[in-house]
Amino acid sequence: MSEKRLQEAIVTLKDSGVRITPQRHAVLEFLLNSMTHPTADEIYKALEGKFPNMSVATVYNNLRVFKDIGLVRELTYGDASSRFDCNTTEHYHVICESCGKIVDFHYPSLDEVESLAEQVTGFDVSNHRMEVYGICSDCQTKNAH
Amino acid sequence: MSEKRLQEAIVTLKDSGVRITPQRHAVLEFLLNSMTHPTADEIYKALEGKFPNMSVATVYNNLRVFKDIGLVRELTYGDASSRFDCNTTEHYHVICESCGKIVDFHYPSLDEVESLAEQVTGFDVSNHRMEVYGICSDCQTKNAH
DNA sequence: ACACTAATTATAAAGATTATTATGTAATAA
DNA sequence: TTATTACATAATAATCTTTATAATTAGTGT
Repeated sequence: MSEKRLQEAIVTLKDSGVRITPQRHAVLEFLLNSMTHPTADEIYKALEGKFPNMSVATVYNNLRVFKDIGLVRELTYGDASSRFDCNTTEHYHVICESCGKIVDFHYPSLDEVESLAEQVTGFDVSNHRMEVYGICSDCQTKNAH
Repeated sequence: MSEKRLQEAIVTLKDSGVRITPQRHAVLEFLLNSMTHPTADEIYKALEGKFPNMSVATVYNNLRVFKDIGLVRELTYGDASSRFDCNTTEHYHVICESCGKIVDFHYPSLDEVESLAEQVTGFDVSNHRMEVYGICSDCQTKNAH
């Protein structure tokens, strides 16, 4: 299933004049197959075996390329490193304050918030982001002890 | 008007057993008087004249103290440093993607989002955050040239 | 004023990300 | 096919924000 998305992503890249290198392909594939939202370092570590010579900078470079083209989104949170999300359909995130897990959840887009903000502030609004914070069920049971 | 808030904040600090040092007082006062949401470095630079010997660590230490007590909130955004907000009443932020300016705006709290997320994901939800992104009116006129 | 404890300073260290530079590789044109 | 050009990579250094450490200084209650 994600095979199809991979092919589509590669077409998108090629149309943008981006070369498909082995490393680039691997980073993209890993991102598309991962249901979690990995950090750059997690991607780096995961591909270390297949590409022992790969540099961290390469991961960052490729993530930037994907981001510029719109294939992935960068999620930035407080004290930790950025996470990368290849699910470009509209959705929000629920984040566990205990273990850092990120779970997708769907909710009708908050368009009215955007238009209100536009009226009140005079901004030309382009998008918004929202996250819900809490404790995931795993950590709830763990903490019960 | 912010004089009153400053006094209240100092009382809150004392009640928590926190000493009021000159540096601490200055950081707090600067935060309460600033309508922008300064970064730790901006606070540091602003107080450099008055406290030539002050260390950056002191700013961070004090911000952490204020945060732990609930006097300020830490706002963390993408590629830049954290910003600190002493307005603890419920409100959201509109952020300029061009100059980084942050403007407060009020909107009824999205409680239903929280409860839906709770049902769908099994999380024990505690709070949420939302920001709207766009171009502020200043930058709109600038870019018109 | 004294003693106790916390706060400050200065510095080092950590961690994430970006910049640099030289080398390598893929695409294109002659 | 070869030369040329532009883009990618790797390795490393540098930067930037934030935290940790250790020694010194300074508030606060008695």
